[in-house]
Amino acid sequence: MDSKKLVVDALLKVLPDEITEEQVQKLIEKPKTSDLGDYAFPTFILAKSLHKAPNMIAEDLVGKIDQAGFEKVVNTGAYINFFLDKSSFSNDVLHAVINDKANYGNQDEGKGRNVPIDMSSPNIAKPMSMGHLRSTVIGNSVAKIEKKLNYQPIKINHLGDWGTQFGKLIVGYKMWGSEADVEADPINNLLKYYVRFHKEAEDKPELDDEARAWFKKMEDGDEEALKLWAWFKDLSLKEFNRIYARLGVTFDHYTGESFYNDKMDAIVDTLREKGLLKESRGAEIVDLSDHDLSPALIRKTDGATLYITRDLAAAKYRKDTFDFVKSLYIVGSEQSEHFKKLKLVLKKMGYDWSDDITHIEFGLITTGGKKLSTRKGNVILLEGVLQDAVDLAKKQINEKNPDLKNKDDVAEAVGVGAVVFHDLKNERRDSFDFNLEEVVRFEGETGPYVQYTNARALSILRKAANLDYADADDLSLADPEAWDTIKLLQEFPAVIKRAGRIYEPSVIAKYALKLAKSFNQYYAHSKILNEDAGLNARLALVKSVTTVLQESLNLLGVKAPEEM
RNA sequence: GUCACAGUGGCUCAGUUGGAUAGAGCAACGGUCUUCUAAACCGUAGGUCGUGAGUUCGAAUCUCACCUGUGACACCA
Repeated sequence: MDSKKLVVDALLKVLPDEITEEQVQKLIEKPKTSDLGDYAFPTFILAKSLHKAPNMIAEDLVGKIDQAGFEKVVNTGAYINFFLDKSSFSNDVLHAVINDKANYGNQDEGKGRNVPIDMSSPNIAKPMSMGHLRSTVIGNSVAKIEKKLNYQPIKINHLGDWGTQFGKLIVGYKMWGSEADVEADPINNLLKYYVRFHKEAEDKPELDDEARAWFKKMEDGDEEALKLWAWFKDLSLKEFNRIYARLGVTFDHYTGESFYNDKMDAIVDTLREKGLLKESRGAEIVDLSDHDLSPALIRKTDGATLYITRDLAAAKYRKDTFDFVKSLYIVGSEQSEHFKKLKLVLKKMGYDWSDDITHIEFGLITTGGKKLSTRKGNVILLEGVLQDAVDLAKKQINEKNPDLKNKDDVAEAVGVGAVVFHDLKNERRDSFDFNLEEVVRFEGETGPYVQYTNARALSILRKAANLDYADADDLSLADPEAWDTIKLLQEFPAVIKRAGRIYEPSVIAKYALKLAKSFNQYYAHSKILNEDAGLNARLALVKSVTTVLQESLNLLGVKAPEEM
């Protein structure tokens, strides 16, 4: 079913010998619109060697090309345009999707090998903000894409459950908090202490010293400090899990930073043995000036560890435990230097697998052009956004489809889907300013648009439930109205590959929008349930579109309600 | 200051490996529900692709310089 090969072969027969198959492969392009054919070959590069104008060359070659197997081959100016045979092409594509179902587009690139994915990683005792949404949904989608390529993703929630921040929290709690307040509304009250701490520490720097001291106690195993810490953590996880459930995200491990607490000495020892550790200004560092980077701080002046120390331990642990082929980190791009350092230090330690680590970075969400900061108290709470979106979806359902069953479930799927899709539809590196109206929009290039397209298509299939189009031998569909949709269906496997190669869920989101739009155009102009010779093929097309739309949404972590 | 990333219609963004008149969505204006869900479809209007050079038959795409924005730059993560 390799239609491009058909074109390449036809060209090779008539092109001068010095042009290789590889060159032809590279030169062939897909025209922007179907009226210029399905493949095109530009003849400019032949002009010099043949001493002829490109459009003359194109005209010449068209005369020589064997047109068998094509609908037609023509030239437009300097281009040779190939039009595929719609009947056989559609027959092949539709059979492939109907047979493979949700497995359509699966690949075996990963051969079942392990790929740990460091994702979500919210900080204990802080509410989940829109910022955490990004790491969570990108990670979730990347994991699904990896799985489709037959890697074995291992989703790790690298909780921010260790560090000086807990010293601050303990200080704040002891000064202004009470057990009753925390139990009543854990995250919000803990957040209050944290924000107040930062405010007061501006005038009273001794508070920072106190906080550092408490964290040092945690590292030294102090009972009171650890008891408070465990309590904060437990309460936080309960709230996080409620949100993860709404997003449909699960994890294989919740090994946060604290998990590596007892693995830190080994890493520091190794660094020392390899002569990488140096003392500088009272702290222990790995010098990276040979790479124009500031040093990696391994131990603070007071002996406590830092972010990178824990990440070194985590990287090593993951290699030892999972024997990964690649190890992914879904973390904001503001930390790109951290990962550069992390990989470098591992490399200096002699670990070649440092090269298999990839930082999958994403852009910042800002509000009013400013970075979200828990410390300063300007956060956009994820749960609030989800609820706003779901409420709006419910309102729309009541207006547009008041008789719908299980309205609440559908509203949840549509509202949450809109938020998740919005986050994934643009390149992950792009930063965007938060705008509620835009995030919960249901029209145009949105998640609900894709969901709605799928729901309408399913509605047609319900009306044709008594027909066995799926078993029909002939699924050829020469209808030009359906052509773009059929070609898009055929592209799906290549889309998966590309999304996987560059770790970009947006590639799939964009594809889903394109497919939905193309199908909506077809739907608006053609009557599908007509009793004529093309009925089986049309129904197979509708069925294939629902299969691929649903799988696309699934890969993005968005639900596909059957009715809405 | 150094490094990284970005700059495409009023707004938000597409644009594999350079290719045919730069595409969508929102917002604006106009049209389409007695027929498979109008969260849809069709049309109109709107762009010197940050600026200036260079490479090329051909540049939004590659190179260089500059401008603007954002982020990172040792005891936070």
